[in-house]
Amino acid sequence: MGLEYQAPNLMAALENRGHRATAPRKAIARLLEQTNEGFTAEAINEKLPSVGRATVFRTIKLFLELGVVCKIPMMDGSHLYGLTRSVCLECGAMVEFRAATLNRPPGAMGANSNGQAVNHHIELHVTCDYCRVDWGK
Amino acid sequence: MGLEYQAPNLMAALENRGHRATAPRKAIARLLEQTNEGFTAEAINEKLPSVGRATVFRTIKLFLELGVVCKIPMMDGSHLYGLTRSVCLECGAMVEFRAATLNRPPGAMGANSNGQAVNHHIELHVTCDYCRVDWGK
DNA sequence: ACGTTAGCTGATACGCAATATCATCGCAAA
DNA sequence: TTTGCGATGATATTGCGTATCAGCTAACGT
Repeated sequence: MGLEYQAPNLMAALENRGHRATAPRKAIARLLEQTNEGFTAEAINEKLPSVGRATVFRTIKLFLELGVVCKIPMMDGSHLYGLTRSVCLECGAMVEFRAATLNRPPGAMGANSNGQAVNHHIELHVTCDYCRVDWGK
Repeated sequence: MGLEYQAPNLMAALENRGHRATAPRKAIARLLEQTNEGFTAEAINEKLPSVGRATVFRTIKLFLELGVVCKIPMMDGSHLYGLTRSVCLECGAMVEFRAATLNRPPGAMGANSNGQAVNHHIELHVTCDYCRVDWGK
């Protein structure tokens, strides 16, 4: 039994709230939806040269407010943006987590992955009750 | 059954590795150990005016390398430093998490806390196998 | 105790991510 | 077509963290 996420339609969410469907927004939405990956704002900017830097941040912020995109703070101070998933804060890799895995002692994590069993450490960072974030659903 | 953490002795770890026990380092170590809280570098700098800005960052980095302090990336791009614990990425509050809690559906989280039962969302961010971080223990 | 030296410190400058500002552009309604 | 407001892109600015460097000091040998 894992944690299920429903991938949202970015442009639909945008238009449903009365926002305009412009070319830059479509390009960013397509990029985020087509790839099973999180992007930094700079990566989006590089992949979409026709879209201005400020517009990248504005569009991302809009998607965040609409709750269809999530923002992941990374170790180097930058952020990763993408459809809601579990993300490694260190390397940005998307990792699927199942509740059963979290019930085991930390050492059991390595056995599930294709990496070696190393002496590693797991940290859980969550958005707590007080913040009342309603990003995803 | 919860996740247990052993709070490390910062200065001891430092000296055991041949680093010097200077006044600025002692002050920062005392601050981190005495308070059940994470600090931003700026907060440490404000609470310890006698310690220079660069030294705050250098000392934190040293503690990180020694594995006695952990670094939490926050939503605004800054970082929180403290002894290893579970931290809300949004407000920085220290939250104790138990494995049993993670096994329940997301909605069950609110019932355990002293906040109201709100429609909230939980994200799990972890350092994954590939990174092989050996911060804590 | 004292001098030597490698490690440490603080002041400053710098790089980079993200935001703010503002004139211009363009979609949508009348 | 005209009008109005949302959206865009260029630029300037903020703020966290790092790099540099001359001066200081804790730790060690004599």
